[in-house]
Amino acid sequence: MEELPSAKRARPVTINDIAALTGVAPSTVSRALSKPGRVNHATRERIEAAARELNYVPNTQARALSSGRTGTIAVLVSAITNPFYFGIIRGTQQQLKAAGYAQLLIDTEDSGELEAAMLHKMRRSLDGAILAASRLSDRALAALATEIPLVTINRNVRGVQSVIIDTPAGIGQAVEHLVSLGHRDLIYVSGPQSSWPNEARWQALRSSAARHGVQARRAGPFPAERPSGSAAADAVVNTKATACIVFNDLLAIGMLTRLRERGVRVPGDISIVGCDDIFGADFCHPTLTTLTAPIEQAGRVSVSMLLSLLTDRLPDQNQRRCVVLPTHLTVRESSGPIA
Amino acid sequence: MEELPSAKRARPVTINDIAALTGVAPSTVSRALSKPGRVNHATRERIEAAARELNYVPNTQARALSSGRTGTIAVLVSAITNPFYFGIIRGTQQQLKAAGYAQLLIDTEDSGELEAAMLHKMRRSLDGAILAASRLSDRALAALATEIPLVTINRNVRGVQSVIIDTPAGIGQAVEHLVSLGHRDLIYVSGPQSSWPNEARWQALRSSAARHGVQARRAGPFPAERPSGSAAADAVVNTKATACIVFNDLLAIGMLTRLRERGVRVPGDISIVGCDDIFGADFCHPTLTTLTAPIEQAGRVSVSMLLSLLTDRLPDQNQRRCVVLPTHLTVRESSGPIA
DNA sequence: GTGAAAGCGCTAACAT
DNA sequence: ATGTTAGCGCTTTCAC
Repeated sequence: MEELPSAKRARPVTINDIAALTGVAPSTVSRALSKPGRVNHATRERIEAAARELNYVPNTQARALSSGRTGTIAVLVSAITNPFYFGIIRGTQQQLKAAGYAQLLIDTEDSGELEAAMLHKMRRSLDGAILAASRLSDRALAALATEIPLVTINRNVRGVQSVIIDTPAGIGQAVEHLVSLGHRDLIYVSGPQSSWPNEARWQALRSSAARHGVQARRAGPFPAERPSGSAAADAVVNTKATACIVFNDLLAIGMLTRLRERGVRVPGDISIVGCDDIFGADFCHPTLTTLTAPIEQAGRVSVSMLLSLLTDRLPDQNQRRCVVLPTHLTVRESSGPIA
Repeated sequence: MEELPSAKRARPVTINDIAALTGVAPSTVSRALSKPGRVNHATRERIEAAARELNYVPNTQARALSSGRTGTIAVLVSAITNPFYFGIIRGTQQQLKAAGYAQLLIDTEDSGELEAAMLHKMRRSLDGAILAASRLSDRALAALATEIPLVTINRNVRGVQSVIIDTPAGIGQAVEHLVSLGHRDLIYVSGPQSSWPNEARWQALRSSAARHGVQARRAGPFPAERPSGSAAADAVVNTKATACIVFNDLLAIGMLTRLRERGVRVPGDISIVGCDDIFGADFCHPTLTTLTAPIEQAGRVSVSMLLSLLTDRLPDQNQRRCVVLPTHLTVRESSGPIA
């Protein structure tokens, strides 16, 4: 057909070519290349030499078809533009590459249906998946986990391995910080209701406030996006409260912008504390006091868990692991003493 | 509908199951599902109904093995943590999903070798690739383009389709802006030398400055990362210049932080103009005057080009397309009149 | 329009 | 330790 004179685009090299060249059976080549040790050292050397000489590149599709293992892991995030996921993506990418896996990035657009559909559709071409912000119900998640190896981040469901960033514990630190600055009325600026951490953070704030004998109220819910910060800011101003803890930094940064527009001073009039410590929290204006989360580490750990799940093939479903990662308060300019 | 408890992890449904159920040959099922129109309307309906009933999910590996098409496209970025790529990733993701492709995200860690190695290794499991920041030589790129369909972003090489964000043209606007504010000595804060746009931006600045009869000098090169902003800021201060244009916003934001630490006023003492208008440019302090680039659009366009390349199978290598996307200056707080 | 048959490249039992 | 033999699930000639 397209036999170019230079013989470009030639038929790709296969293990059969290597077998022919070295005089062994294709299966031996396969073994030598994929499970060294189960083959004579000398022949293995020859095979590897031949492979190098022919510039052999294994066909992952064929390998996947017969072995069932695809060598790719999906990472699902709810909105790729949320800088929170940078850290996750970076962490998973690192570990996956080190382990020889490819990373398939999927944006679920904050939709549980899309999430489930994608996972179901791709389940045969994945070795596993990491759900960085699942919007699925507990039931749906547990069901999916039987179809495909799963690790969730910030989502605690029976029967599903998970990495939890313990922001709720950090909330305690934040409350203490604010109370010691004289604040007696704390607002929680709520994120999406479908978000599991959102609820956990609010509960943590409430019980922590109760312990300190201060008032805790709630505003929202708001989408966890910067533009929603305007509405959130206005809502908080209406409450007359002097301090708030915001679902995440993205929303908090949006609030900062709006408050500045309105001439509300931060922290003079209102103190603001965010969650996560994302890219931007340290250079926005004023810089943001926030709960620093080990995001990248969460990504790395989630991959480790998933990989060990793949190799160990633990038959016991109940042998579920849940790793909890601590957070800590990073005080910057957006929080201060009550006026 | 849902699988029975006993029938967990059952053998996945294949076209053979559908064939058996509908009483046609597997090949007919294959045709009906992948190229409708080449099959009788009635039988096709039956097949589709059966597929739905059995909850059939095609095996992409097997499909890829026999057809050669994998349905996945790689997007290579030089550093996943650079917010510039958010837009790219988002843009490509959108279009790819719409076209039914999966997106494989690869971080090349700013290394040309890694980039080439990855592409070579995965070339059989990809239908094509988008290089958002290639560090490869022109020769290497042209060579790779014969192995696998390629579209580059911000990289102009013969024989390779590309999307160019015309920041150099925008540089002209930035220079006019600065000159009209009274600046007569402009510094270009250089990014990585291996970056193609870096050179293009410097040349644009130089010729534009010449046209206006003002001085143009160069500082750096610096890695395009926020921490490098400190060194860059110090270097610029040393030049005694009153204004600079910075390779990208990430570096510019880093400079802002350092200048603030040092008590250098922006724009009072130095005006700063960035490039790209990334996440953060509008809420850093002071907010950053920058060349706004249609990043997400670049991602979308690159996918369109790649897909048409795949379908059209243009036999003429010379029929290369290069789409140029305009940029514009967005004036914010970091640039002002000379003191 | 549909069926039969031959692989795609590799791995995984079984033999030896 | 190595060779033999079947497939994995699908697409794709080539007949009919």
